Amino acid sequence: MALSFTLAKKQPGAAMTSILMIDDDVALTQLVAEYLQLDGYQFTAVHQGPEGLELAKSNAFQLVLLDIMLPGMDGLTVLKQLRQHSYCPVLMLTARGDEIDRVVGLELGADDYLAKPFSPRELVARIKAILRRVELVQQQQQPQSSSLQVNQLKLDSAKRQICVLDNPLVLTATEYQILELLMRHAGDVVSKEDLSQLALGKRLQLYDRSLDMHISNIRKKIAQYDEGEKIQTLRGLGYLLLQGEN
Amino acid sequence: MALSFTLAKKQPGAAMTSILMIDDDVALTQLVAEYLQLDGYQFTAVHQGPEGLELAKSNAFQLVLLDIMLPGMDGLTVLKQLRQHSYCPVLMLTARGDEIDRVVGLELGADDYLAKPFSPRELVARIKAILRRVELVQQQQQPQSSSLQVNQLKLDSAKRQICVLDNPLVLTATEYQILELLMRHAGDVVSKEDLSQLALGKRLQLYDRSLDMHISNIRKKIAQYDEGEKIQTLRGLGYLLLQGEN
DNA sequence: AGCCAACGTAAAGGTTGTGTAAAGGACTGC
DNA sequence: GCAGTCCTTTACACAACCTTTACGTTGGCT
Repeated sequence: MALSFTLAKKQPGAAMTSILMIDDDVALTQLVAEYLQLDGYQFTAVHQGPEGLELAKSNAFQLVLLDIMLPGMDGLTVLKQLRQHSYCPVLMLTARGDEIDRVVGLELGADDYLAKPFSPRELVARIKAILRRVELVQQQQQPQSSSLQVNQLKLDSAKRQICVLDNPLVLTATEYQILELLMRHAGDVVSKEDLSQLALGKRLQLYDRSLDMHISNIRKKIAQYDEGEKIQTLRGLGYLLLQGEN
Repeated sequence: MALSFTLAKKQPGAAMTSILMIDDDVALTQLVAEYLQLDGYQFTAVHQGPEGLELAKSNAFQLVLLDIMLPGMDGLTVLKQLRQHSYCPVLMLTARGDEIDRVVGLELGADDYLAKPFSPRELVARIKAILRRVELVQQQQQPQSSSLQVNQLKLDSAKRQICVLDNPLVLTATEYQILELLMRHAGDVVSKEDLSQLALGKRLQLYDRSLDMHISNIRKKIAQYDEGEKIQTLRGLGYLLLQGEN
């Protein structure tokens, strides 16, 4: 098979992103291999649970694609054991609409879930979403400038305090995290999915209005001091703190 | 400098497009073989469902023509099983006017549907339409330049924003997608069918004016800032954003 | 010219996502 | 236990959005 045709992607100086796939369907792994390599990913596939677990534990991969139906060792077992050692992101693959596996998988710490059959396009989109979020998290863990100003908002992360026109806001821990995220990405849209995972620590479910409530409460608190400073809503996309051009 | 990129549209020197036909009507497959080979396609025909399924799963073909009435294994079954493994485009062939099969087939993930008897000309047209769209999709999932300028329009896909003469447009998600597509193919006609499938996520139906409305609304929003920047209509073909030659 | 299909678009209709008050839980410290 | 704080869920209203309808216009065709 001719597939040693790797596009030179950008990734400025960074090591190539490596993805491990654990799936007994050899034909499928070959297909995925082609697509991901086209997209500039380093790709490895194994077809046995235990073997995959060992590789995944090595932390040599930035992402693991894990089939739930595996001969020998069940995918959920692999995930559970992997989580003893590593926080490497895992995207679960499973037979169509298997809601139970989905729930269990996410509880065990899978980062996302994709039902077979999937289109390569969708797979790539999910992978990118996960990697982007991981990058956001790592960014967060970096030592960040402890103070930051966006328009009338002033962040002092040492004091864990945000001021509006020099009036300190009384925020709960969650509200603070959300607003800090928005401030650190002022000018960019932050998706509700990302906000939920990073600030609330859980995936956004359908009909989950919790995040909306937090945003609503934050808005109210900000409006106490400044009517002009608004968190913008981008319907279907997320929220955005507009970066003024003063 | 005008970065007038036109990606390799045709197949100049590219690997030949392979088409697989699964149909028990031997005479018909021979007829189709002649036409498609004349048109420069690599053509293979098999007359049994299971055999065809195996070949299709190999992902060696860019398109599968699948008869619904098959001895041994029903065409819909073949499609369903194929979809467990592959997203290879499938054009269903079926007895005249069988609306039920058509609906089921499209739901199972067929890409198009053609009623027997068909003219070779129509078959080739459908095949080309599917292949062209697949190419568009693949292009879409390639890493794309995040910023792009067409005449007075400036695209910033990181911010998901399009500006006219530096005035940011307030676009809905759908409008943004349509305009981005047009911009990325500036100078080329983009068919309504393609726009509908890629931006609206559904096939264009007869009397469906939804896309027209989106175009109309986009035009209005652009015209707020620049009367000269126009989306051209090519009656019966699609829409086009003219690439200026500055 | 006259026909007809394709297109433009205003307005109406239907759907979906969001804003927010209020109630319900979960947790903590006393 | 109980009050207090915080997060989440529920419920309803509303706004934004997408689609459909309806009618007018255009452009290719005979």
